[in-house]
Amino acid sequence: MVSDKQKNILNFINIFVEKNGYAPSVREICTGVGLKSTSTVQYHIEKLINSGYLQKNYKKSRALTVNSQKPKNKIPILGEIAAGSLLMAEENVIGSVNYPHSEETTELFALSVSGDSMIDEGIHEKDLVIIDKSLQIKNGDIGAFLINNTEGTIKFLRNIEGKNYLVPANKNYKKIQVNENIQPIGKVVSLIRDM
Amino acid sequence: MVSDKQKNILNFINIFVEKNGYAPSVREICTGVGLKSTSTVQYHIEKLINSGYLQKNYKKSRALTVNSQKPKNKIPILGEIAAGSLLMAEENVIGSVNYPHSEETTELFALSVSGDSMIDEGIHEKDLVIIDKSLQIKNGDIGAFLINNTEGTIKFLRNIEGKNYLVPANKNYKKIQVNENIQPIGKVVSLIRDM
DNA sequence: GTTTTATTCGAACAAATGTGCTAAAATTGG
DNA sequence: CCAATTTTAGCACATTTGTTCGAATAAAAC
Repeated sequence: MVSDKQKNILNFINIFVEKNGYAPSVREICTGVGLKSTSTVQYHIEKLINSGYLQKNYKKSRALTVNSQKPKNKIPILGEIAAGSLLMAEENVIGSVNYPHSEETTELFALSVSGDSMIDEGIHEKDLVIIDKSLQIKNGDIGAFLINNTEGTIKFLRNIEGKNYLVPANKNYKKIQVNENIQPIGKVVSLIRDM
Repeated sequence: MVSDKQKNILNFINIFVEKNGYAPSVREICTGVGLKSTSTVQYHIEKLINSGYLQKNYKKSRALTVNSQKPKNKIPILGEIAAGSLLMAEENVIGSVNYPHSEETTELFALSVSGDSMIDEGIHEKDLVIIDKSLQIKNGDIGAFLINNTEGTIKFLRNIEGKNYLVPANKNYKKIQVNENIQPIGKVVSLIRDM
């Protein structure tokens, strides 16, 4: 869809913006990528815009903006146990945390840990766990689960003799067999603790 | 140093950039802040530059850049136990991690945890701890210490009967009395674990 | 080989934009 | 009130910059 020259130009713009804080002019792109005509650059820019890589503002100088593939780091923090369900509804979002991730995985959110059922795994109350809703929880993983559509919890998922259990990391708690009242939310991929 | 109008202009530029992805022209600032002369804006811009709030590129359009007060999130990760000392020398930096912090505290760095001496506190091997060198380690805090100028370690600092000890969170290890071979690096302020 | 498409160039134009200058108005300090 | 300083305005000018048009060249398709 986009030729090498166009990728070249896009790359040049990206580097230029990174370095200077503002976009290059058409003529700066010219010399930057080794073209002699402004209209040639114009031609490629239009292609890049049609392909969705760039945006432009008619007749305004240096008004190019790159549709960033950059990771957006802000992900929402949901209430520790959102009533009803852990939907990412506005009213359940209690904050946001910076966490690096690529754009493909927009299925991340953070959950504040309540209780000490995972204490032996070093997951404490008030810790923030990052959950990827797009990742399936496999045997041995730590995952976030929703019980009875009301209670959110973090547990190991373990397959014992063909049956799935939510297994806490705390001897004072018992494992729970997975049933229809337990639905997986996503895999816990990271943990953040502020002290 | 800067007048209200100048703050007004700076603010307008910030919002404009945030919204459009590129800086406003002098005339756009004019109408944006309610001034009728470009030279007036020019006048204020120069003030802002002299005060260090802005940067400009001579004769280039929309080439204003705001000297961002925004937090920079990248902080260096040092090797788990950097030989010699935990100086933030280039050669010791093995990566970087995104971590939100304000610009005042540039004394942050991350350290990969080795060993299990803090396992009972839920600090595991391979965890990343964020250390603030500007924060003094007080009694009861978890801090990073440098032993014999060679070994870095994470421990509780506890004052017992008037003497300071590095106290591990693991029964298999003994506490160490603080002596001249132990120097504090900084307070552990956060923990990040990727799974 | 011929046609089609993609790419490049050159030049000229109009608009956008930064700049410089002078002077008036507003504000401040005494 | 007067002087000094700050702020604002208006206008003209030179450059920068985006845009347009036509044509030449290169590459790809047939």
